[in-house]
Order: sequence, then structure tokens, then C-alpha cells
Amino acid sequence: MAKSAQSVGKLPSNPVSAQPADRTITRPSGLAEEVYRRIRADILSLRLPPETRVSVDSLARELGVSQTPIREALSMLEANGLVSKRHFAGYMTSARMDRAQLDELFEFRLLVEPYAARKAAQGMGESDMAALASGAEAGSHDAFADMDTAFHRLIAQGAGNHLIADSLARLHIHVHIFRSCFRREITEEAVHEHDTIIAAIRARNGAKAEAAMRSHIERSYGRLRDFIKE
Amino acid sequence: MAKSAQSVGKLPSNPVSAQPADRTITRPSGLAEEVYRRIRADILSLRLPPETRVSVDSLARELGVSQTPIREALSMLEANGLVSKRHFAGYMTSARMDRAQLDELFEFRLLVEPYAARKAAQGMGESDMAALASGAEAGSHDAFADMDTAFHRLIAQGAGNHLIADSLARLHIHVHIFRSCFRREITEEAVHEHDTIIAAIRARNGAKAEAAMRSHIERSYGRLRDFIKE
DNA sequence: GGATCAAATATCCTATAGGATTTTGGGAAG
DNA sequence: CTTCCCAAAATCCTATAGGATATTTGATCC
Repeated sequence: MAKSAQSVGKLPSNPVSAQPADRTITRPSGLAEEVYRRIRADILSLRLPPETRVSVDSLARELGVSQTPIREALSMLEANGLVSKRHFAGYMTSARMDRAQLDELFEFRLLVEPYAARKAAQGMGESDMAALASGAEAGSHDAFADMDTAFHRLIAQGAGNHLIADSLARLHIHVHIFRSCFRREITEEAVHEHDTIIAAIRARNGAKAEAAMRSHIERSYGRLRDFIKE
Repeated sequence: MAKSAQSVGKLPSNPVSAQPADRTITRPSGLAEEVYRRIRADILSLRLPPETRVSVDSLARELGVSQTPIREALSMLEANGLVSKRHFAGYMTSARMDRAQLDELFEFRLLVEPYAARKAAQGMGESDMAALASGAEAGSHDAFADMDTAFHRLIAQGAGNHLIADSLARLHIHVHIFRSCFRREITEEAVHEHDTIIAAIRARNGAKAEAAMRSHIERSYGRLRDFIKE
């Protein structure tokens, strides 16, 4: 049995880590996955803004593949909540979060992510811990957004629970989109808060890591909440 | 704009609630969704046991539809972790949970579901509260499994957070499958624990509901853990 | 000027055919 | 009896054509 299927709700977003000695023959792994990643990247980069119609025909012509893999990729994106489908009307990128959804999302993060930080401080691997970066060296907003995603992903994975990591990853996508719609600069405060969390984790201080993460999420919520009036 | 897309990660598992006055014309809503529900039901009923190969051709012939909707449905099921795909090798129902996955799943439930029970006790609607049933009247294991699913779903929805409800629903599917693989009778203890939770929620006692739910999940974990040796 | 209706367009949904790959079964050698 | 290898079969993946439907546009009427 393959060593995959480790996670219950496996997302194709996790690319196979490049083996140092790539003995295995090239596994094309299907056009559908490649298309999935391509469209997903376009949505994250706002090349496909929210509420934008996505045509199967156009994508098929643009990417030079048949309609079937496009359709499969869009079905997966729909299951992950990045696009929505209406019968006989086509696909459309999901709407930007409104106030209620933002509240729900941060309530969930506040419930799960501090717990993950505590567990990561207790049992995280040394190599992953060394890879933690606050994003201070990021040169652009996009670079910082990627480093922010990696930061939270590393901590979630450090908790040693694939369900926690997958849930938070799925949610972080929407945080990423929401923030990219408004902020185009790097928030210094977030960098400092990241540093505080990193210090607590490196000190193996679970309680402090949990508190720092909770504070970080609360402040992050405060920074984003004002962008929605309704 | 339709009132859908309320949930960020909307699953097609939620059928549209039948409107009392169904003025809208019938929306076929696509063959893909119907196929999705059909295959999903087959997996939950163990008509498609874990690690079973699922052929696109066979399904297309059996259901009398083309391959495209089958393929779309399987892509959605893959994104939800119910089947896995290998390139040029077809689809296969996911493997039954092993010990590590069971541990992770109950760690997650223990983190989220007691919190949901507390919030449900505080703000749950009267009609949903009246619909809570412990499953004592269930006549078969399958009927009890459905009532158990409905019980936990109602509480999760009562918390007023779609992300919590969706996450728990997605996980409960795997609990359902796992339990159906071993237990074919109704556990009296679970019914009593459900009654305790219902009483606490009806009394609007958040702390007691949270504690009762925590105890229920811990005991449920104890009842299931023994079935895995490894 | 605004609203209503109908035709045209764009798009999706389905069905079928051909190429590529994995799986499976049987047979032979050790 | 087990292991290895090869060929046939089944299956998946891709591409294309035709039917069905929602959306859009434009003209007409009030």
C-alpha cells in the first residue's frame, strides 16, 4: 500500500516533496491536478478575482487541454469552496468573505490554532522549527503572504495532526484572498508577533506559544475587520 | 444573488431544504451531484467497502449516464477524502482508518465538539433543540447511525458557525464508516450519554453541555479504540 | 427614458471514439 | 511451492461533435 492516504482529507495542494534521489520514473500525476494547481494559483494571486465567471471552454483553449481535466479541476475546487457552480450557468469564483464569514473563520482559528501552537512547541521537529521564518526578509506583499502561509502551515503540521493541518490550510486560503484584496503592504506588527511565537516555540514553551498565537490571531482579526463595514 | 455560498467550504451533502411553497421551477441541479450523493451513500452503507476499486465505466453503465458526471462526482469525493485516485490506475475507496488516524480524529473532535456543544446550549434555536433525539427509538444499527449523525450535526449547526459544522460533518463520515465496519448493534451507553447532553442543552447550561460532550467523545473513543490492535 | 420580450450567443452537458497505461492471469524456471 | 516474466484484458485519459440551457443583447412599445 502506498504511503499516501495518510491524511483523511488529503488535499492535492500538497505537492510531492522532491526526493533527493529521484529514482522513480516521472509520474505525470494527471493533467487534472496540474490544472487544479494552476487555477488555484490564479485565484490566490487575484488573477481571477472573486465573483468572476470561469469558463470551461476558455480555460481549455488557454491551457491547450481538453475540457475533461478542466471540469475535474473545477469540481475539486468546488469541493474546496474556491468556486461555485450553478446548473447550466457555469462556474464562478466564490464571493469574498463578508463580515459574518470573517467572524466565523477567526472564531475557528482562535479555537484550533493556539492549541496547535502549544502542541508544536512541545513536539515539533528540529528541522521544521529551524525553517520557521517571521517574514521579515520578505521584499513584497506577495512574498510576505507566501511566507505567512508557510509559517502557519509549519506550525499546524508541527502539531502532528493532519486534520488540524488540513483544516487550517483550507481556511488560510480564504484569509490569503481576503487580505490580498485590501492590503498590499507588509504589516510590521504581524512580523513582530511571528517573532514572538517563534521564540516561544524554540524555547519549547507550550503555554507561551499558545498565548502568543492567540494574541496574534486576535490582533490579525482586528487589522482585517475594519475593512468590512456591513 | 442567491443566498447560497453562505458557507465557505460548502459540501453538496446538504440538500436544499424543501420549501413549503415550492414556487421555483424544478432545478435538476446536475447529474454530477446526484451521482455524488449516490456514490457517497454507497460508501457510507458499506455497499462499497474500504479499499474497493471503483470503475468509471461500470458506474456509467450501472447508473445509465455518461462518464463525465461520474468523473466529476469522483473528483469531488476525492477532494473530500472518500476516494483516492492513482494516475492511470483509477479510483479506489479510501482505506479504513488506522490507529493513528483514529487518534487524530478524536483529538480533533475533542478540541472542537465540546466547544460547539457549549455554544449550542447558549444560542441554539428552539426548533432545532426540539429536534434533538438520543436515538433510543432506533430499531436498527443503521437507523441509530443516522440518528447519531443527525444528533451531532444539529449540535454542530447550533453553534452557529458553518466552518465548525462542515468540519465535523466531514469527519463524522469517517467515524460512521469505521463504526459500521465493526459494530452492528446499538450501544446503550451512547444513548444515555446523548440524553445527558440533550438535558444540558435544553437547560441552556453551556458548561454542563461542554463537559457532557467531552465525556461522550472520550467514552466513544474508548469504545472504538479496542477494535484496532496495531 | 425605462421596461418588456425575443432572437442570438456563449456556455454547459452528454455521448462516443481512439491512444496510453496499469492490472491481472497463466506459464515456465528455479 | 515460490518467483519471475510476458501477453491479454480492462481501465483510464484525452479529444471532438452534437443537443440543451442560461445569459446577453437589441429592438420595440409604453
